[in-house]
Amino acid sequence: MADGFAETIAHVDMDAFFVEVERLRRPELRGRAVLVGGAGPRGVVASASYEARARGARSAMPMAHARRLCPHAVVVPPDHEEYRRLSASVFEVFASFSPAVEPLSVDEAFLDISGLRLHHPTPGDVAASLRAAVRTKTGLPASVGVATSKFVAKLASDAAKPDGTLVVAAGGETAFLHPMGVRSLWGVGEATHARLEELGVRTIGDLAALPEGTLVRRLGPALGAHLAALAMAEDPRSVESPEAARSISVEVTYDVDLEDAAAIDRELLRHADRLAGRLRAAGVAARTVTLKVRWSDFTTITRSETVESPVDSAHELHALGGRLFERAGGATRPVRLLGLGGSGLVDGSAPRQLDLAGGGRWDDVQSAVEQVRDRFGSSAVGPARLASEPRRDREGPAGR
DNA sequence: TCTGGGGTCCTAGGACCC
DNA sequence: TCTGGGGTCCTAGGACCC
Repeated sequence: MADGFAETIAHVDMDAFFVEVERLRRPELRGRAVLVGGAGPRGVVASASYEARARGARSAMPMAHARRLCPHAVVVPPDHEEYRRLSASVFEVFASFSPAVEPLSVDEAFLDISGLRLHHPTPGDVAASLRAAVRTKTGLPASVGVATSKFVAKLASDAAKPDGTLVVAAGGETAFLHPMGVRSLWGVGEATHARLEELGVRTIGDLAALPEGTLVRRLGPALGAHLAALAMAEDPRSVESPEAARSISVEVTYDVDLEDAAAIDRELLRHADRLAGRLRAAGVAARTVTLKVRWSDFTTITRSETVESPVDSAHELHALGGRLFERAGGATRPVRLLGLGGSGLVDGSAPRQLDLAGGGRWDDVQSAVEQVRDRFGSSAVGPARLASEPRRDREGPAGR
């Protein structure tokens, strides 16, 4: 092709992002095994350095297990605010390369690089420039995969890690995919992997050889058809700009299970207060409120309620949360986790019905609270009942 | 080894309406 | 009369991703 290249989708993935951000401000962590994650008794690994991965540590692994594998690792509590700050810099670099950037998380994105055909001789050249620009601006390493479709580009960046580039040439997709294990496909987790194994499917090539009907019967219409297409390297999805969030939620796992009703209610109030703040910050209100409870035996349930008039105040969210908790059985068993979320999000500035039971002016109270927080910080004002009570979740200087 | 927190999407059943 | 089909909304649970 005289005027450029056919591989027009890049997937950029930061290498061990949280760990590398910590190394920017703590250079002594370079070359060492580092585990970023919760340091409490129920913490898990959010990001492991490659030195730690070499000893078997992985993200999502219980921290206690990872520490046993790497006794000399430095454990660092996560600082999400700092990660968001660096993420913004990284995305500024992406935006300087392409107008079409689709974020997947704080540390990865798809870029449509078709417009760069005229300025770069090869997709590999684009990828190299991208990685160099990210490194120059932020000091952070990234890996880049380039291909004709999104999911091949994503698998390519994975294969390129760490700090590398991989271009899968047009026409070479199935040769690249078919030897790989099915588990590397997007949408194949533990449960689907087990089902596929029962069908004798181990590699993506095995999957491609299976009739689509078999997959649909076994995995359902959506997943079955999706995986059948991916196995043949068919993925027509284009790079899209991000849509508005569909749900917003907060949840906390307690170091020690909550047992008494008063403590649980206080935590529900804290959740309601945080959730209200985030809904307001996003300029939305929720039609559906969902309570999540994980009991001490790890069984997890949800109870939800859809209301006529969308809610975004701590007062209303707390009242709903309390009702839902009663519906879940109340304080009869120790509680390991409490979560509260809003979905069915609508424009928060849209006119809403007043709560005639007397809560109608809570909107005004909430607005005043937020103004104070804007000026004096988030801990400046809050529900009185939270002021003097001890916090039940983890404390620490580097907490979120 | 005893399992975080923030999300997305899918499935399935029941209510309700035409 | 004991029997419909489809669409939409709600609820609950689960798989999956980073």
